[in-house]
Amino acid sequence: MNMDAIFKVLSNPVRVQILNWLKNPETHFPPMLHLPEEESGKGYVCVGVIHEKTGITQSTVSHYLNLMKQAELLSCKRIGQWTYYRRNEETIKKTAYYISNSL
Amino acid sequence: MNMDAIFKVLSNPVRVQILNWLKNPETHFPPMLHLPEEESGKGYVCVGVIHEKTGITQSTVSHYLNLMKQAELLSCKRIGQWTYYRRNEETIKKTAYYISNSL
DNA sequence: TGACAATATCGATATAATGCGATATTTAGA
DNA sequence: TCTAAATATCGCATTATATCGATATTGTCA
Repeated sequence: MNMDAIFKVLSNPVRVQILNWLKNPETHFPPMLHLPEEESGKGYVCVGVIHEKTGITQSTVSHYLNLMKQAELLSCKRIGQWTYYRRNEETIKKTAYYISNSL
Repeated sequence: MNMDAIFKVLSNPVRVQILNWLKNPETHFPPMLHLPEEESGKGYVCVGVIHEKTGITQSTVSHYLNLMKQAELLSCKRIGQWTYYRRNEETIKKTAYYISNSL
């Protein structure tokens, strides 16, 4: 766990917002029509719809998602021409735990 | 609670370290000889000893402590020519709570 | 294979954070 | 009131982050 990287991610409000939206993808994003059956319901959302919702450029969103992935706050899966990201609850839980106990 | 400011503070390892040291001041710092009786045991540590322990310059330490105070992760009290800082457990608790519940 | 859609990467520039040395401020005490 | 100690602030150079537009890459399908 790279706490530094995690806190850097969290020090930007748009990134925190994305993390929040991904908590309830169904309520914040349209259905992922191209996602195969066996991956649905796992919280995966493709880059494009995140991009549209944020209002910032595609390149910046892509960069953000990559930062969040490197901090292991998100994981991703490429399927066809889409890259789907979802929350990594494990890391989020551990971060809260770290603050509660080790800070 | 300005979460942005809090996470910015936490994204620097020296500042996190300071926060940690202040968790157990007795084990990490010498006794505060000039601190009046009624303030002892409250976790107050003066800037000078924090400065010595970090190994970075006095001006940088002072700046860091101020950032941490503005984020309400620390509070401080000036007594005589010394400024004593201590943890603000309330904010730290709320930060953990925020991550657990709102992130 | 050629065109297109989705995403990632590159290069550039503006803004912010890091961390220093020098100086100012505040307070205590002779 | 002069001096010294503790801390805060200022100005600066360096490095990191934010964010964009342009381009490259990857994958789909006619």
